[in-house]
Amino acid sequence: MVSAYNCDSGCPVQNTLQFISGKWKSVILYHIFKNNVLRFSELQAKLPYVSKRMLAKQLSELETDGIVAKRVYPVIPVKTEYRMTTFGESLRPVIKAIEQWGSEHTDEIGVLANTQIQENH
Amino acid sequence: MVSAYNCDSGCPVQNTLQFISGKWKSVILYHIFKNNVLRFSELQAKLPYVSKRMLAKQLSELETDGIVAKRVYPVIPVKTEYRMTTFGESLRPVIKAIEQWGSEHTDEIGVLANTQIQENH
DNA sequence: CTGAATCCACGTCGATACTG
DNA sequence: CAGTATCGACGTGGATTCAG
Repeated sequence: MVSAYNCDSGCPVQNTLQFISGKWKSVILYHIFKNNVLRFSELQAKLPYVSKRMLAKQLSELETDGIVAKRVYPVIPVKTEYRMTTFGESLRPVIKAIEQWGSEHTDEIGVLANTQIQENH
Repeated sequence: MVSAYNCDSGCPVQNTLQFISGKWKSVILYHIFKNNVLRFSELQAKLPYVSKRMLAKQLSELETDGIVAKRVYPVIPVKTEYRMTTFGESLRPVIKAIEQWGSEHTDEIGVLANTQIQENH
């Protein structure tokens, strides 16, 4: 399985999603954009609801996709840093747009929170 | 289960994702934005890789989230149309940013396509 | 034509324990 | 500290069938 199924789907939107979909990727990128550099534990602190397993996996995918760069310091205990690559930097406008919409519409969020959609078995 | 777990997560990016994550939602929105109005079958044609079941489900979620509006014509056979609501319209810049990145980076896509990441059991 | 319902194989993800 | 390995419960989504 390729990390993000990277291939030209013919649809520009789909092409972008191949990189930033994945449950928490956009949020991770958002935080790295905001802080430039983040350690693994710092990301964990900023995303308390994301399990360590998931965080590691998403970061690893972002890394093999060339979006973030991991820098490991061979000290004890180990210290790692994550930052955007040049390629990853190009995603800033996308994350920015997502962030902006989110902050402009906090009031509209939650008003529909009672609608129920189940997929019962 | 709420359709998109709509609630203020405190993170603007996360708030947006609650609406447009979901495997195919962004692509669906992209096509509706581009065509203003689309029938169910037209969306199916534009998204051949999405099963009818999934398309219906994603559309239903977008509808209960107040992003798209469904209009049903009581003719036989039934005819339905999907279009953006005013609320949904506000997402246009977000989809636009995603689309733009995708079309600007078609060349960078696929070059890493051989990296393998497995989650074997 | 537009869905909803059912079945079922498969993937995903949290919890836990372990390594360097 | 920063991951990886394993397990097990759960969710997801395709195929198919049914209905208005």
